Amino acid sequence: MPHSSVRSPLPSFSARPELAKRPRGRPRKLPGTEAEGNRRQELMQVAARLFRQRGFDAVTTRDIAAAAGMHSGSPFYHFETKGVLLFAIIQAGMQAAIASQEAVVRSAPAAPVDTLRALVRHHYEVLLGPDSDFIPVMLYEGRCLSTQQQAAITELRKTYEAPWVPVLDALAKDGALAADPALARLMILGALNWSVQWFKPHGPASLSTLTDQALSLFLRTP
Amino acid sequence: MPHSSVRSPLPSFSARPELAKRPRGRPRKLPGTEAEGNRRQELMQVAARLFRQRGFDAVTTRDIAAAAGMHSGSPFYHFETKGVLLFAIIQAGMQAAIASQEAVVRSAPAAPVDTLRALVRHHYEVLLGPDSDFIPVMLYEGRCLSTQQQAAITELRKTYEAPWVPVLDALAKDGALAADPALARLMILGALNWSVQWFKPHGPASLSTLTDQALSLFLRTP
DNA sequence: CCTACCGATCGGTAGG
DNA sequence: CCTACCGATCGGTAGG
Repeated sequence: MPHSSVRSPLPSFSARPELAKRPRGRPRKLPGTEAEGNRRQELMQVAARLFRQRGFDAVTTRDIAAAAGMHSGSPFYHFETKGVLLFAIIQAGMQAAIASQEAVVRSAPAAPVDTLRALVRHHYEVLLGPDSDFIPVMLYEGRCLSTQQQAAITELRKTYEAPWVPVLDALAKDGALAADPALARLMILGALNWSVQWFKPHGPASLSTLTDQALSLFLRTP
Repeated sequence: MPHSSVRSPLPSFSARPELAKRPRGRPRKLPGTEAEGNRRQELMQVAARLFRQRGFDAVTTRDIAAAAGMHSGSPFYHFETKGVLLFAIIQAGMQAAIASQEAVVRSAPAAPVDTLRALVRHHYEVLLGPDSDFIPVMLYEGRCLSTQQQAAITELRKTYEAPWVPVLDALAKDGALAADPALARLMILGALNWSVQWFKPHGPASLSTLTDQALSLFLRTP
């Protein structure tokens, strides 16, 4: 499945009706199919780590191949270009973050303060949690994407930030947030996003501490 | 003066005692000296703008030469390597920012709130003001420096941030700042530094507005 | 996914 | 600061 535009790790047979009609006789496991999905994920993960550490332009496709245990030309079997690999990483990162944020918001208490706390905590998780390199790559390497790719990511970012808007509006109305909600959103997300630059996983501050401190810095709660 | 480690745009004759002793007979203007200082500054400015826009690795020395109206090999007459040029930009940016911040703090009212306001306003100026690309380059391209260069810049950053420490400590003691001062400093500077990512000079918000909004977001003033 | 390879580009240099 | 150039590297490809 080289260069497939299908997002799923497994090929979608329903896209080929004549095959979908054939309930048996099809090999249970197409040769290489599972492995290809795994290798694709693996490439995205090792590439994301390298991109985060050194920057997109400073990482060569040979670096990525070596880190994945492949030879130099092999990444191009899975991704047409280096830029497509970057886009796949960022897109997958945003889609996963949107989904997990949705789940977090759904299960959070209804009070705006609690929702904001859940959003901040989740955002820290996505930025600083173990094996979460995709969003930092988006934040700091997104400009290496083409204009059209950037436009697509901008849409995903809007979706991601959408739940923050009503929460901050409500807090501003309550008097708990003492700034224009739109500017406050940019400033708060900036404060959080910047943590990528200085946070050390084995340092003194936990993600819970960061969340508590951020909330008490930004909000006035009685 | 190719590749001189002297920071001043004019060569320091006092470093060559036998020349310093010769009050006349020395040509008023060494051939090319002034022009060299100007060209060096010019290179730093056009390079900084390009580095900020596209990132260090994505800008070629040919791009820089062309933007400065030179031919491809000429930047190397002024800077040994591309990396040295980046370092010169970041170092000069930090030194200038430290100096101007010092002046701002000295002339600010003594109350901690007012000092913080002056620091925030100055920081926005340095990040978003016209022709100030050097600090954004430090923030977002600093990792392209060598380890030793990074260590030197880290020292300058400590010097830059030093005036923030007692101010935030005092505000925390007053109850105007409701978070650990060290974490608050990282979060506040993060909120400001992130503005580089979204601020539009001709947009609705002025630097004064940003400063006011930031202060009222972070502080509880009676 | 490997092998062997290409064309383009890039940082940097020698000599003037 | 220009001219002419080099060696290395890099993204990407053809064919298997």
